[in-house]
Amino acid sequence: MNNQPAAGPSRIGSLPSAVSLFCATPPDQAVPLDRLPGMTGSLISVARNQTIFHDGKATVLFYKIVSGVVRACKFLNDGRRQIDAFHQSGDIFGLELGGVHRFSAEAVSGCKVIAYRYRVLETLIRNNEAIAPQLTLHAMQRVRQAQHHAALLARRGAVERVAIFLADWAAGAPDATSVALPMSRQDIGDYLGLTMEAVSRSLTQLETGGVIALPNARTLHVKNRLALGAFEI
Amino acid sequence: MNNQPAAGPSRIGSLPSAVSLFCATPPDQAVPLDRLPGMTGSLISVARNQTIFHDGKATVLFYKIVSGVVRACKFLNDGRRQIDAFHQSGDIFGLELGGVHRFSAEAVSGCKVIAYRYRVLETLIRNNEAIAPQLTLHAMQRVRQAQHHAALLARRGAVERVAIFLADWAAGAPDATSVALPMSRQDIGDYLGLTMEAVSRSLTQLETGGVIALPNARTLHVKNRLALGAFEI
DNA sequence: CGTCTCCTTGAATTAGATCAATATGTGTGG
DNA sequence: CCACACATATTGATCTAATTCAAGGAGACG
Repeated sequence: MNNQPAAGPSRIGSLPSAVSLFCATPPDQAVPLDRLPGMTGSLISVARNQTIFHDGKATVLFYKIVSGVVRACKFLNDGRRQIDAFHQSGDIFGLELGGVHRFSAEAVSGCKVIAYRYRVLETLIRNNEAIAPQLTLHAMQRVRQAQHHAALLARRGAVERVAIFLADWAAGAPDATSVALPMSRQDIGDYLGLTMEAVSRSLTQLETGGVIALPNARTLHVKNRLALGAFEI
Repeated sequence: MNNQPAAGPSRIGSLPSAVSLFCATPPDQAVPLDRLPGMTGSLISVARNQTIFHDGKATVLFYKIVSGVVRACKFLNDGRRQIDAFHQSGDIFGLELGGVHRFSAEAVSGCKVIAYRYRVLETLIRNNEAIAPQLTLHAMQRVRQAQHHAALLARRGAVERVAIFLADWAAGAPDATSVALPMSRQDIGDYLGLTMEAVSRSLTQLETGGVIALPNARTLHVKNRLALGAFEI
């Protein structure tokens, strides 16, 4: 989905410019960061629950997911864990401002990721490649996602939160009716600001209501897309 | 604070590039968007509670605050209001992806804002001015703010939320000990995902605990900065 | 088959919401 | 300047939803 070839010459100057960022139709035809000349990275396999980088560490590498799911999380001083986002195939993560990571990145499932050096990106920018518009696009998309997350957490009931999470997750899956849930109930809870018990109860409630089915704990069937989406923001 | 002159020639090509975005020290020396040649806007006065633009409307103008406070908010179908951010002097707001505003902007207090046309920005980008790095910076800063907001809302008690909000707000004020609170308790509640009663009770609790003083409802004195900051993320 | 991890369900507790009353403050007109 | 009305804030009492604590169930894997 993220891999459509950039129609046209690989010459950067002729890319769709950042102008289109602010127009009605977002530029899906933007060349992904890793398709730019000079932008090469190394493929890395990451085992389930392995940490890719730690909160607070200097930003040397950023990543693009080839397969698997990664959680961006933060540990509060009292031990609570806060999950900021689940990243999927095609997503870039670890690209942050100010030289220091503000989240830990951990593999939810076994993952393959490509690691890129910040220095290469900096060189590209310095050489005036038209990469900045794509960085802006990337950042603005993350703004939207973070705002969505904040809106999800404010003044919504447990069932509502879980329903919105499931709808969002299903929307990002290839087969929207049968969806894998690679993350644990605890993960979902830490993302939604709920205990895993509350997540479990909400799932049961949605299942009882005929909105979803859970053939097993990690597989979701969306039975009533409309009812699920009704919770949406 | 946002108005230090760009040391050096006004020629754009010699600006600190986006490279520095990803370095340890964020580029405070970046030229503000409105200092770029060709980037002129019109000064507008906005009365208290007046709407500057509505959620869902096409993006024609974006704004920079000269004075006053603006809230970015959203109304849910059930009437609940969600405040995404309070913007202050120097902040840019209304610059969004995809041609449509995703929040309403309303004046919390009487405001003066400068309105800029999206079209001017697009022209600047098309003419290859080095504006893209600044857009990226702007967007990445908003990412951080939105992530902070989400973290604030997840699994934190009412007092904790209010304390973090106050600490954040005081940090952005010129005199950090005596701070004006231009927004209502309801505004704070809609930002923190709490009822205004819960906000009021939390404030009382913080005052009783000697952490803050409230000489009147809209004035905050930070008595114990450390205790207030202890709630911080 | 047993063990381990993850998930679900139950019962008790608590924090915040809701409903309701009172208080503070601000501006207006007498 | 005072009295009144209106908006905003605080406080109180009850109720509800989610947490916490605790037990039992379902798979995965050696």
